[in-house]
Amino acid sequence: MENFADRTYWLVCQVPDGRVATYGQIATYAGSPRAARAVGNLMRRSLKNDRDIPWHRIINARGAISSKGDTARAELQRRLLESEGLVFDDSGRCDLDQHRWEPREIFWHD
DNA sequence: ATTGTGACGTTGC
DNA sequence: TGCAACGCCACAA
Repeated sequence: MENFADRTYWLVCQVPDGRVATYGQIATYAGSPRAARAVGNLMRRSLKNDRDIPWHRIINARGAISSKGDTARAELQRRLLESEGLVFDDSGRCDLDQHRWEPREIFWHD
């Protein structure tokens, strides 16, 4: 838990089935409100690093899936989310107000 | 150790 | 709705 990356991975693992969180949310809770893009990078790398984290539950602030250039993964992400019960509208967005995950009791206690 | 660059975003105009 | 600027992290050189 000493660096941003570890906190990010830990937070992502706290997101349960059927819920989603935004890059900005994770960045904020990890201690860097402006590091949303860095979270995106970590998610990408998490696949390559064989991390056991629900990377697919992290989407952008609009409730849509961001997969710059990687359509295959975008479709996989959407399938995974739909298999967990999420519904995407015609514009490829889901209802964040209804599915957004909110941490309840998170204490860092160093 | 220092610097430069890119990235699955977010915000404001 | 669309676009540009911004800022932060990780990695490569």
